[in-house]
Amino acid sequence: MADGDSENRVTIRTVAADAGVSVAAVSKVMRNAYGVSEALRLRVEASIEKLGYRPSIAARGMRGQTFTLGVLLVDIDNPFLPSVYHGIEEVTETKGYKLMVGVGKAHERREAQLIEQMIDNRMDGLIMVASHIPGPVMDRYARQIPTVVVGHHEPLAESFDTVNSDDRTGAQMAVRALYAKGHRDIAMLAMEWDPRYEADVSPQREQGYLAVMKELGLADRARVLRVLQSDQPREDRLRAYLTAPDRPRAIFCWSDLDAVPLRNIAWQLGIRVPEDLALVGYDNNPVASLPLIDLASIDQDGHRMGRVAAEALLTRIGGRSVAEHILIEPRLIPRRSL
Amino acid sequence: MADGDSENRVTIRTVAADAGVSVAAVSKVMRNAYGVSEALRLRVEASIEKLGYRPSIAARGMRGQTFTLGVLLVDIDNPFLPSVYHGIEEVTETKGYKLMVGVGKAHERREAQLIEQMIDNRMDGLIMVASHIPGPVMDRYARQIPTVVVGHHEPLAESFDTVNSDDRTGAQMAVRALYAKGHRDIAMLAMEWDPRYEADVSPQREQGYLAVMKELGLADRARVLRVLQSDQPREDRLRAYLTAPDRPRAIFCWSDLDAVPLRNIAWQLGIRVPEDLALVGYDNNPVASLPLIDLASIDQDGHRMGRVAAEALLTRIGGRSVAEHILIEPRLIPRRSL
DNA sequence: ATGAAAGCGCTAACAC
DNA sequence: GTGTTAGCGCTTTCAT
Repeated sequence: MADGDSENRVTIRTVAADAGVSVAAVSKVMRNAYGVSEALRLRVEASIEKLGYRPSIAARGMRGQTFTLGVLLVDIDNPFLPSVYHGIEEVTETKGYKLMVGVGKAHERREAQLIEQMIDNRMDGLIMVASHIPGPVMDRYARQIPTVVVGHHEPLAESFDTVNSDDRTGAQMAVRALYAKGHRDIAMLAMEWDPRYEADVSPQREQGYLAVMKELGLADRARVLRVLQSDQPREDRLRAYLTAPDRPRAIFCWSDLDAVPLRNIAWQLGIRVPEDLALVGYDNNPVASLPLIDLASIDQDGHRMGRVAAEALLTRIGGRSVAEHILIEPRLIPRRSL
Repeated sequence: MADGDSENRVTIRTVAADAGVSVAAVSKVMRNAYGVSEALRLRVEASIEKLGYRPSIAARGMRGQTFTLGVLLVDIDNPFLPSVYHGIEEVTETKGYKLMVGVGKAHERREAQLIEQMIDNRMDGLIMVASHIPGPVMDRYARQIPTVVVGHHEPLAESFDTVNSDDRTGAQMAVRALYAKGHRDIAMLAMEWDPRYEADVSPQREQGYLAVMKELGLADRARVLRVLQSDQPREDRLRAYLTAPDRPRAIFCWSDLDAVPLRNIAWQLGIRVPEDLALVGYDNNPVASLPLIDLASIDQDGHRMGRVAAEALLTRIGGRSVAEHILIEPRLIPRRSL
């Protein structure tokens, strides 16, 4: 073992001794609990300050709240996610909660471990961002810890809340924008489809795409190009789509995660955007807005999603038990690629 | 309070009862400790499986190890950091450690809170990535928890290890590459300088820049442009540098974080890269390698830094007490901007 | 208003 | 090889 703090750690007992009161009194002061006189409180606070005392979260977790919330991010590479994180932080911070992040690597089993870890760490609540965990499994966990899910459609869930971009509407906005520019052969680039993951955002956007194509009388021209989870990296497949003889002239892409590379590959191939290929992505991530990329995208306002999710979590921790399912209106950010 | 697990949580006692053994026996099985017969182990493992038992990390942290490590990231927006994280994860994962991430927002006080939080959560060790915390303060914390610092030069520290890109050499590579292309007026874009933060990477790269300019006999042509922490966003200042009458023809930029926007602003202004302005960044982040950006950069191999840092942390947790200060050789990734 | 004391779930001596 | 037990630092009744 490395040399630790074992020697002379300041505990609640140290403080109690120093202030000449009981440990219970110190505990009460810490938690602003009932039944402490002003004089006692002052004395205790002075000792805390003087000794630089900090309560052990671990010990606290064995009886009461830890004031720590877990944030589970599907992965750490997606440049859209920081905005969600910042939104969450903005509201939890003012309420005195700390945040702890876990990174799921878009892997179901891995995410489950992370959830368990957070439960085992006695966190007070959990926000799962773009999790891949299927509803029934989520439900089991959510019974153990107050949970809000972001970017995963589970409108009937009762044990947890959800916050989502209205992904179907977002898809419609994108397609209609391309339509307005005169396009009729509008393809969609989507993630591979697995019935287990229907609640994920890509299938939702795909359903929105198919619906609006039908509305526009283009049902028979709808065409979904797929990228697979296992395509690592994706470049080859994207390039294949763009070099095919019947390559599309307009693409709505499920995420900027793929739309940005697509736009770059098009450029490499000498395909002009938007003249030869119009492109609309989703997420409006920071890369999309770089002038050299200039990618039109559907903004789902991650910052707001984060804020709303955090607020929901706090009321749930506060005792609410009826689920809330919140949809946030997306908006189109028109840029040169459109 | 939300409905919790309070009812019928499976604890070590539940398992012990179910298996008909003592809690100590269960604990030993959990930790693969000495002195358990094969028969007993099997019986206990069966009960654990059957009951779905998971040990409470909080409770465990009060006596032994938590097998959880903290990773403190300076911020969550820098696209270079995920590579470091993945490197860390790659080695800790195989050793059975879990990772927990804290986000510092590049704010010293905030980072200090996060460290305390991780100590209070009884994590077994800490990796701080690009922290802004000054050496003496770090030292105080490092005495309480095994610590490795990445991207922060503190070669004399004894209480913690450091892993860094050889930032001076990296700067030299960048400048020499520009020199080889015929440039003589080579400016550097650096972070504002504060003596408290001399250990951060930007000042180190700046010193490397000044040193090599001198070596090349260009000392009097050295010129450092500065961006401030408070420039939020940075665009205005960068634009000002590029529109000034004496704007530089070659820039070595302390990080792709600023080099990418710089390259974009240049394009907006009609300044051709590299013909009118040659550019070399640092970090080789994923955006730099996009074909439309095509930014030359110094690769500091974040993945390797992460791996090395994690390995150092594990040996330190294992008992090593003499500090290691590891420098990783950077390399130039030549791209079109050069 | 204050304090004594009983846990929370676990680990690690130590006894058997 | 196995079990008993004393804490770890805190919260929370319940007396006083």
